[in-house]
Amino acid sequence: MPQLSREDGDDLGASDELIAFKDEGEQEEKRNVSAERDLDDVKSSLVNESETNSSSDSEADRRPEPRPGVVSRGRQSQLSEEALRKQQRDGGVLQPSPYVGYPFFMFPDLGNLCSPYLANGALTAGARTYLPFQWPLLDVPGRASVRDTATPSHLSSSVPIVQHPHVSHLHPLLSYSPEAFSPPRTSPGFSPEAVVSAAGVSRSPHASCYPVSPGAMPQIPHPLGWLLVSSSFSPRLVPTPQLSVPHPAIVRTRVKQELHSPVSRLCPHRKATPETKREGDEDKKLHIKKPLNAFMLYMREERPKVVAMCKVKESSSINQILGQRWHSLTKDEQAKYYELARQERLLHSKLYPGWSARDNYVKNVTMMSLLCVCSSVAAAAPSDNFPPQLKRPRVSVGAEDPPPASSLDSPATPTTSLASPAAPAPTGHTSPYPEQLQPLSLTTKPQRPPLSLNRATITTGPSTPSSNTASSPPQRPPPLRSQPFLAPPPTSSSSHGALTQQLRRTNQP
DNA sequence: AAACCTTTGAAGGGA
DNA sequence: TCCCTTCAAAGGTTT
Repeated sequence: MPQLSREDGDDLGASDELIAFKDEGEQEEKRNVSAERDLDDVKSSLVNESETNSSSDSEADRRPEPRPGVVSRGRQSQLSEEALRKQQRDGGVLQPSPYVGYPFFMFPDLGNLCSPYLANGALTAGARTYLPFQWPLLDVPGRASVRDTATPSHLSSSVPIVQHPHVSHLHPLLSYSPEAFSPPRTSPGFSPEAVVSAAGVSRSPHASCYPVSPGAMPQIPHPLGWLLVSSSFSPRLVPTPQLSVPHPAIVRTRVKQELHSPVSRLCPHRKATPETKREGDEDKKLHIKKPLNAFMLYMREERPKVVAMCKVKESSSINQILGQRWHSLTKDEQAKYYELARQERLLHSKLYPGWSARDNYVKNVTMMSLLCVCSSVAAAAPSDNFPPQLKRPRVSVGAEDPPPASSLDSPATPTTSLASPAAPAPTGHTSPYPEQLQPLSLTTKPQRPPLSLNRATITTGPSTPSSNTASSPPQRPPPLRSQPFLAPPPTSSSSHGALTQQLRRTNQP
């Protein structure tokens, strides 16, 4: 099995290197250009199809698809270099990002003062950010770093900052970091043309290294480029693709490695220099987190009090107490947090018009789709193509046994997700937003038994015995208005969504 | 080192 | 419409 034989067994699939990702100017062997474009075509088509399959219709509507269709893809390899560049300029890497510049939310009237939004809340074309995460990487004159131009010089600090009635609660929102999101207008010497000239090539060597809005994803090399550019993945090049498709277990392992690596094979041309490490840090900042809901805002405010009162630091225990206290709140008290959460969502939607909570794991969905494609091919391949130890793959990614390759054909049950790891927030900064954006990570959610011991040890009230069977999920009792610290019946995390929705219908605050 | 645990609410997708 | 899944925060615990 030549495709699985690696000199360094640890670097599985490493030989499927990404020559196509090299700068075109560095292409020394002319004879490879055509082949690489073919590979790009295959890769692009696969990415496109994957994106199409994994993206919702609403997302497709929301994010115009600038890529040429499948029909034109086959002709791309025949386009001249100039035509390719033009194509990329028109709808490629430089497609405006939906991420909006940070400073705008600081002003009292988003609609009148320097607002990048149209009346309907849409972002004006001129206010859209041209991949701000590219800036520190591009040698644009007058822009030494993101930090230098994060705050517009013409927007002095004397401009009044929003004074929210619950400033303390909205403090997280006021901490949207300018380091990660900078408006294009803040850079005097900046223009899209400058980016084009600075990038020099149709595909910026760095642009692909950063998470971008899904609308721009089709223009960047796919995170699974190391897989898709596999020299034999294209049936045009090798008539027996099943012989070179990595095993699903290998794919999963590689996906995890890629997502955890600050300098990963997503950008194979990048060396592990301090600069690229810095870029990796900036990469982590570009993960837009979900706005906090009412309970999260409540937890953030009440956690220190509970910790001080109960002398317990374990968050799982604290959260149980907070959950009970949450239900003990009056509707008016809860309404305060619901209103705060509503404003958080509103502000978040204005800051990131194109953002969707789905974006935080859509990359994983995409990869799972690709994994399914690979698994389909792998399943069709003779089992002898895999080494004995991989015939029944076991991956340390999750606690569950990975399903057989054939079962991976169904993309409806992805077992992994993109989640932000529970890294502690930097001291003194409580914002969940860009300044402490966590790196993307591939996590699994294996079902584990609840910590009944913890629940028993922390609850001060009588526990409600109930059976947690799959056939009859426990009914959450009505809010314990006058029974603080009364332990609710155990609920599994998988069913809490249904329970909360049921509660929402009956007990909407 | 990284995932897990634990809570509620919001959002999105599938049936 | 309903149900299910995921992710937000937090930090100790577990793997």
